[in-house]
Amino acid sequence: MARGPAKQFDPEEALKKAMKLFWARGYAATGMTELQSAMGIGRKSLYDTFGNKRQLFIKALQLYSDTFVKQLRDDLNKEGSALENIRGVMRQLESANCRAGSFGCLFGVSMAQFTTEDAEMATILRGHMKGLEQGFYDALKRAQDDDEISDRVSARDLARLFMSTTQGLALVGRVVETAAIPKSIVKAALSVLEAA
Amino acid sequence: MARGPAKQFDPEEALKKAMKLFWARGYAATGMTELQSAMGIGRKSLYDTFGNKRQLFIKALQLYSDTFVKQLRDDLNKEGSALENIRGVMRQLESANCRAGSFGCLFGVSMAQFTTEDAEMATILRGHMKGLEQGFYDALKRAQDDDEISDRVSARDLARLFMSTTQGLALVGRVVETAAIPKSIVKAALSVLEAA
DNA sequence: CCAAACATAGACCAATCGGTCTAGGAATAC
DNA sequence: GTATTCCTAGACCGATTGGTCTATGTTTGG
Repeated sequence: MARGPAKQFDPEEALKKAMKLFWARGYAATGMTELQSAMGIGRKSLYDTFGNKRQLFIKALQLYSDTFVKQLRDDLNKEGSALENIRGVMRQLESANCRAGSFGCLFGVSMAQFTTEDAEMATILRGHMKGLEQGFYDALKRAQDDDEISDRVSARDLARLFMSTTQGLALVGRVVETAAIPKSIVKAALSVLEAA
Repeated sequence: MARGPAKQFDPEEALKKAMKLFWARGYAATGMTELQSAMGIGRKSLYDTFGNKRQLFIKALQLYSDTFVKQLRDDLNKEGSALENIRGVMRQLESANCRAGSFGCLFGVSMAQFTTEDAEMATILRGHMKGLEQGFYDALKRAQDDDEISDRVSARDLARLFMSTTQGLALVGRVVETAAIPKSIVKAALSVLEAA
């Protein structure tokens, strides 16, 4: 059996390029021709490697989710003060979302384009949200156990608020022109954790 | 000058139908043919009355923003306890966004599809956000003046958090399958207002 | 009553969509 | 060396896109 030459492109690199385009433009508004030239590969290679547009998009979502959630959880679970970790993550999110040309969160963008009717997509999106929520929950729980924050409000509720704020912030950041608004949002969200 | 017969359809009614379709599917994914049949009018009438797809969308956005922001501000500015008004609005938002088949907020959906690069669209979206923020701000300020809530956190910051939460909630609600998550989010957001 | 001005339905258009397929180059197995 | 297998480039496909235009009323002014 003769095996032909190896792929001339790095699939993961190409997927990353596709992800960025989807991120900026959304699913429906991104054309295959556009994707192809951004990825720098041939049409056939694209379909052979990634299936079709939808599957390509799903793979891009998964790549994004994996890297993003992993990063978030690592940051939140760093040793030291859990509360400080949460603060750090939110500040980082704030600055990421008020840079001009910020695209927000690919998942936010995606949630806006699919609904529960699309069962497969909804499952993926829910999984991501669950991942974010859990990341925040673990850190919040630890902060409560260490008496850094009050347990007046349940860690679960707080985790969901932070998850939602993540999405809201990303959305608002796509459109807003000043850094003041993301700053305010993060400041107010962090104030929930203050005081006992 | 002979004036022809009157329109056989109500433009505002047709616009409302278009709005709902955009809301559910997003801008790029909604086709003119689809819009036409949903609006129940002829192709020529559509273009004569609304210009083109983009203008139709902008008019739909404006209709949505006007009704939604007005409703919100009315609810928030009702006489009586400002704090209770805020609570009421958030609870209403919560139940609206955990109904199955919830489409979230048209503006959230729109923010996800356009960015600052599209200056005209960004201006419209910003205007809506500003409207929401101001509605919350007025109520929060009044609640602070009446000593219903602490002024430890500035009313401006809180207003922006609530505005963002509105968007996040709507987005999450599009995808989520249980009422528990929207409930948590609202509960945690309202907890910011508790205690002095 | 007739012509001008409005409306309607839907045929039609070029361009683009997502997706397929063919032609041919390059590396491997024998 | 030759056959086989993988790759890439890009021509090509029917369907659909946003948008226009024609044919045909229908109401109104003079």
